[in-house]
Amino acid sequence: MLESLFLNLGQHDSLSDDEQSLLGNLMAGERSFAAGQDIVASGSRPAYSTLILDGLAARYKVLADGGRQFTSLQVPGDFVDLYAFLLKTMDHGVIALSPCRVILADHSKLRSITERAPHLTRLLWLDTLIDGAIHREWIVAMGRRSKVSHLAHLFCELFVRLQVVKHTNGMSFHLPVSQAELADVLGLSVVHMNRVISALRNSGVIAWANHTVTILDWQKLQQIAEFDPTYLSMTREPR
Amino acid sequence: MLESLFLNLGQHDSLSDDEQSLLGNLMAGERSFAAGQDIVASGSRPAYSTLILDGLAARYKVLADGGRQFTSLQVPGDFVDLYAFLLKTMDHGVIALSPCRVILADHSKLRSITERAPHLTRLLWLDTLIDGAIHREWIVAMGRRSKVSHLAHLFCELFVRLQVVKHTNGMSFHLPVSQAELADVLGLSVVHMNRVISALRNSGVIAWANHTVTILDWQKLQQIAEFDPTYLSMTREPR
DNA sequence: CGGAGGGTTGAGAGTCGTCAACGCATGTGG
DNA sequence: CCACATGCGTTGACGACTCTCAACCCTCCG
Repeated sequence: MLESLFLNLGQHDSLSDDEQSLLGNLMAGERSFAAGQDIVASGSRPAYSTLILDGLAARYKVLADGGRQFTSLQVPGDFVDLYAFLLKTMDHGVIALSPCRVILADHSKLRSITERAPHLTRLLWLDTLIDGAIHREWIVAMGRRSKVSHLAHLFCELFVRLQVVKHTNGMSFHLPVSQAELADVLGLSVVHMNRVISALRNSGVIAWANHTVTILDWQKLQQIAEFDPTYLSMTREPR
Repeated sequence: MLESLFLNLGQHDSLSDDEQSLLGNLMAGERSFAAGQDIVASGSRPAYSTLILDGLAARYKVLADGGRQFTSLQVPGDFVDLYAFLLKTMDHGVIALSPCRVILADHSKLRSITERAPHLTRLLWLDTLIDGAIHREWIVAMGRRSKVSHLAHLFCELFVRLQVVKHTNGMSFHLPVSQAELADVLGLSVVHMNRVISALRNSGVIAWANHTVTILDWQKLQQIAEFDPTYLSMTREPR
């Protein structure tokens, strides 16, 4: 059941059997959320962190004028709020974009891992660091890429991340979001988001129907996006 | 000499004398960089992490068309590349925006801290988590705030962060950057950056001369920025 | 059959980028 | 001391990008 977590953490360094069982012991209490439901509320102080087993979720903030901005997309095998273990207070919310199955990790148990399993601690720390690296890449995309390039970059990133946890199907992956939700990722209006998507579709590098993205020309998509996966740290080495 | 580090880490939870001496032992090898010099090169695999003692630095990425985007600003007491300890390969560069005095932390020593000092490890981890929280706030600012609001938010954030390490002077702080560099923070052209700055100046909430920002109306600045410092985790509690 | 929720398209206005010019301060060499 | 170059900030004009408002389409579902 924790396969995607093992795939995710294990891609960076090997996980010992002991560590796998520590993780198995850590995760307890499965829950389900419907699309549109909050998995973690902004301002709350959860006593556990949440791992996605299945589904797509996103972190978000809402501004006074009602504008919403997603700050990350979370796929199976991702801890959506591991940092709450130390940050304590959630400064943003986490919403289920599709039906989500999650499992919880008590902060008290996480704390005991930091006391007794330094290598596993470093891997969990690393997981949050990669989160940060993705944030930085998003900042670059928002600040200096064209909107088409930004979208292409997002698709590259999602494809690679989903591939790691075996949630791709050939060159396709499931992306259960509306264009309005995607607009809240790129920081665009719905209308313009639609035009950006059309532009990328018309260039023939991707197809998108039935909530499924198909990459028709990976080479060219990478090129449009200037995608370099270094920031995802997908090399296996001692950490 | 590590006063700003102690102020920075110590604001979140108390640092024991033992931990302070561990940190003192960790940091070794002072270096200086001139404004414009790279402190850490993109693509490198440093064997140490860098703490800023004095000066202003920034993380950045450069795109193929020459466009540059800063992904963070680093002030005294900040680890600019603590994450390199686990990420291994730098996926971006770090540049000194003003003359910088830094001190280094060997990754081997950091590793031994994770093996033997769990609480200090959590505080270092926390430091990188706050980095991530700042990134998320920047993403929101880039995506959904007006440019004036974004700039106001940046000034609020810098003021609060500099206050923690005692680098403010009343309602003023030193900001040794050109408008072109600031444009690379907000993702704007130099010309438009100039107009955004003028707008904020003309609204009478800030003054900016001689590389020094003075907040004339903190209340109104916060309001324009919709600034809520929760994400900076400035409460002291067990971590 | 009617309503609701997406997706798509057009038109007009506001924001932002580019090109170009000018002002001002500093510094350098004659 | 002056002439000139350089770096940075400022301003205007115009075109490109993006937003808002509005309409229309389609599918799904009660």
